[in-house]
Amino acid sequence: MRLNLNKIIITMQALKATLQKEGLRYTRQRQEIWNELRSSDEHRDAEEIFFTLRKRGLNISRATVYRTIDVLVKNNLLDKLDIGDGRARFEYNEKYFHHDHLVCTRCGKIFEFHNDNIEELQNEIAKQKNFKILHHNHQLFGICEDCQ
Amino acid sequence: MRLNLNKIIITMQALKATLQKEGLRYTRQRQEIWNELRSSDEHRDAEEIFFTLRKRGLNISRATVYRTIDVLVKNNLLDKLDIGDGRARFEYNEKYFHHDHLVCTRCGKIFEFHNDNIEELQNEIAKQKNFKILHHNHQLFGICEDCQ
DNA sequence: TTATATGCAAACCCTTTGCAATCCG
DNA sequence: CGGATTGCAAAGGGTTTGCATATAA
Repeated sequence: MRLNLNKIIITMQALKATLQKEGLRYTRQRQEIWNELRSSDEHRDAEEIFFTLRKRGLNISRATVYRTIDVLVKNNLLDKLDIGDGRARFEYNEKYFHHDHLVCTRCGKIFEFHNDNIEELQNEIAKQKNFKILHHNHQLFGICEDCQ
Repeated sequence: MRLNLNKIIITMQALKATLQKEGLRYTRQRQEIWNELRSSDEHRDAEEIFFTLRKRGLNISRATVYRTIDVLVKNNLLDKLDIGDGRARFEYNEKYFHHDHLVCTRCGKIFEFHNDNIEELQNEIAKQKNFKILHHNHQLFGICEDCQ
């Protein structure tokens, strides 16, 4: 209980701190979007966040959702995920648990994976080409266990 | 010289064979789109193919370019590449030279890489989760040597 | 001949933008 | 108060679709 509460307080301050750093105001909408994005481990898209908050009675627009998410991604509070269906997904960036994704092309489910060896090999590749990696995309597409 | 000619003939037959398999007709437009896509190693987008063929005097539409590319991708004559800027790139699939990409976020240049260890690790990850890989995306984003 | 393929324009989907009204500090 | 933020609706950009016409087989 206490731990969860702490976590919430900490992440709320992460938002406040980020907004301050960017010279932006702490508004009801930004707060609610950030809370909503952190409320589940799912890979959410903008439309879904918009509708969820709307249904909950909050006065909010798609524009604000997109604008806020943009700030959050740029400041690494959020990871942006592109699975190639033309709709971006977002997930809370836990920072110390980077992961990549397996995407089932039949049911659309998204699974996570992490492999230190791959991360290391990526760094080597970049070093060889004198390329400075900022971030990466790594998705394996296929059929999940349930769908086979 | 003879080798290039052979290569052209072989790949033209690959197109014919694929169309036949799919019960589709061998048309001037499909032939030209396929030729154009194979004419360079660049990572081309649909609009560019459309304009190139138009400028060359061919009567062609965007719709046909998209419809044809679709068939080619589905039949693995072409690889589709999503670098997250909302515009799909396509490249001739040489089949025996699979590779992934480094994308410079400053100048937009795309570099290729291939690493057997990573490929192998991917297979292991999939096997562990009992996931059947069909294809994958792997892009490293960052700043290239020239842009640093 | 006749069903498939095409070009065109309109529709689509997700995302971004301009602007007047609203709100935070 | 005064500029930043918002909601709305319209615009954008890439891609897809409906339909009448053109064309391969």
